[in-house]
Amino acid sequence: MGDMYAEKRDRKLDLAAHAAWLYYIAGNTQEEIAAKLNVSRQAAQRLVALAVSEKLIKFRLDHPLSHCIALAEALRDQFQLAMCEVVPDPAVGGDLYNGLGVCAAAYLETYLVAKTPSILAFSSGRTLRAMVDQIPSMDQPQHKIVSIVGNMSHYGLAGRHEVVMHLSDRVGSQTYPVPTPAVATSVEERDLLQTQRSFLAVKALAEQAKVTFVGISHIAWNAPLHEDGFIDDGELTELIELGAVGEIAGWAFNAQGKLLQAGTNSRVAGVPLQQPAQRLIIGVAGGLRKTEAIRAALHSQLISGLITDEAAATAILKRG
Amino acid sequence: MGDMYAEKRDRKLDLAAHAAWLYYIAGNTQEEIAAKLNVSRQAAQRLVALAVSEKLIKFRLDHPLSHCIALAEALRDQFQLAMCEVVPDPAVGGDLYNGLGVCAAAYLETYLVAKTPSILAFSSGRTLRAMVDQIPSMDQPQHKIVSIVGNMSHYGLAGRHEVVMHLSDRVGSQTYPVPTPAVATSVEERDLLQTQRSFLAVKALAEQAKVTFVGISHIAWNAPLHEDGFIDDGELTELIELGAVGEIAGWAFNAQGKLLQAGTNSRVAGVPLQQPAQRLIIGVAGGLRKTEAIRAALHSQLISGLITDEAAATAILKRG
DNA sequence: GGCAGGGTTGAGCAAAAAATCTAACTTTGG
DNA sequence: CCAAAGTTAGATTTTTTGCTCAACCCTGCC
Repeated sequence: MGDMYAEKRDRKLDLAAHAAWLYYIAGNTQEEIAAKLNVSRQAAQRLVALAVSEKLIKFRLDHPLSHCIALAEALRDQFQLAMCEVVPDPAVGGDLYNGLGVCAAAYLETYLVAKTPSILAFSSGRTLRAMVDQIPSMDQPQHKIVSIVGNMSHYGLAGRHEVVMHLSDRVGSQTYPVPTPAVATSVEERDLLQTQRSFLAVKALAEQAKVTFVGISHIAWNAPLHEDGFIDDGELTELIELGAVGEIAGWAFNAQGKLLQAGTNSRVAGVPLQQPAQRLIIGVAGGLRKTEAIRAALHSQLISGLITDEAAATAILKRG
Repeated sequence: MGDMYAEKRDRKLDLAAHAAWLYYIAGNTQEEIAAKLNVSRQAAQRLVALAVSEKLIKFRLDHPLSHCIALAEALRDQFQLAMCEVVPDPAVGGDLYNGLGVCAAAYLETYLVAKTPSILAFSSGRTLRAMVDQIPSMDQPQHKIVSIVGNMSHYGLAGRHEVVMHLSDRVGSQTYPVPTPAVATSVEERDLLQTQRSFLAVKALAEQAKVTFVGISHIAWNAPLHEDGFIDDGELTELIELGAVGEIAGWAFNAQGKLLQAGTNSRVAGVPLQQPAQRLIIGVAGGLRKTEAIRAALHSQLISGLITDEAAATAILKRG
């Protein structure tokens, strides 16, 4: 008689399957199901719930982005992000920056099109530049666009991947650039720059920004910070020796995501980063090379949002 | 610029896919989805609905009975049945009557276990007998069990597949058999039998029955009606010539399901069938041989419920 | 046979989702 | 360039769903 129970349970599962069929496939309401299977309404409810919990009914998302969505949600959960988007890997030979740029631009646009004035802050870099390049012309003078990072190299050149001026060209908002080197030559110079009235104004604005978009770079001999001349060979060597794996807006951090207290960090001329991030700071970065840097930034909550690509997302999740 | 629209639509579908993922796979509420995708709550609702209507999200029922459930619902829709159940094909060498019997018994039991007195009516036959054999003993004297068909052959023998007495043995209800031949030898005899007080009582009860279970047989040289001696060779020949394809409770009908006005039908000694059925009349029958008969009965609404097997259900639906 | 405990059931209620209605916007034809 | 029609987004109402709680029933145990 032991299988009396098993049989009863099977009967119930059959009924649950039927209820789930009617609910999800035939689109009946629970009341209709109750009538058809003649049980009470809440019995029908329980049957549907049972079918779901017993995995009798399976949901399958049939969409090219389904994998990316799953990755994004996994990242969001794991690192308690306010937002996360994962773009698909580019077609072979395709441009990664393009995909990230389109996605980040779509997100940025939701802020730009709003009629209520917002303060939007940005660091610089190739990825953010790709984002700005995707923004169509529009007339939104009500916003304030703020840079959180100096954009001149040691040699006084404007950085190649300037962001805020290009963005303001397109949207016509007021712009607050930081006309200083990213990294000052000395602590004294940095202190001097940071007492300038214009810098203080920018800093105050940046600290009220509704959203801040930042690039995330890795630190190595092919690091953008070095390639673009913001730091020299010696400074880079020092950062590497201090254990830096990544950098956001010029601020270097180690594998744990902890901001270094030495090296160029004592001379960065931009708006300081808060750790953990107190407001919406969206990191935009992708590519396997940056995996370590992104992971570190996520772990230590330097960023509270992330737009990345499938490859990096997969790699980040693989080792948590 | 023609693909502006396509692109916009794609963006929306991506978002819909994301919303559907969050809703069905991650189990978020629409409000949570709205927050995560930052759209309004009802926009999230629309996105989920869009994903469903665009078939981005697929539901798959992973259960042995899923095919049967789909068949049952298709039959129910097509013939406006009050209920329909389809049992799986038996394993090779398995017994069809057993599967049908178990399923029909489970359904009948829901009536038997009720505490409020019901009138339940039955025809006879091998399939219904298999059903009754599955009913466990119980004590439910409040019900009335009524036969709608005479159960003696021409020769005075009790039919082999007697139903109501066996059922009443098990459930202890009051029983109202029809102690006459299924088919009288003449119209006069039929008329005489039908004026008996006992028959009139049975008829009155049967017409109030909460549910009536009937078998459905085919008409051919291996027809049960003939094999069991209820009609003789000549009568069978006549029925076949009149176009009979099936029979319910002794009443023969043609391929359109129309009850014949001639042949043995003028001498059937049971309770008349109403066409279309005015109350819940559940046909219990399966097997490919009976396909034609079941289809006819469904078409002309001789029955308002059906319990059948996968093979017959598939065959019936194939030609509507 | 009675009683304790686990598990089910159904009613009512709160939350969620769908439908309906309204306003704004976009596109198209004049 | 304007106006009208159609479309879309948001507010409100209605329906549906999920959940809690008390009652119940069945089972197993004494």
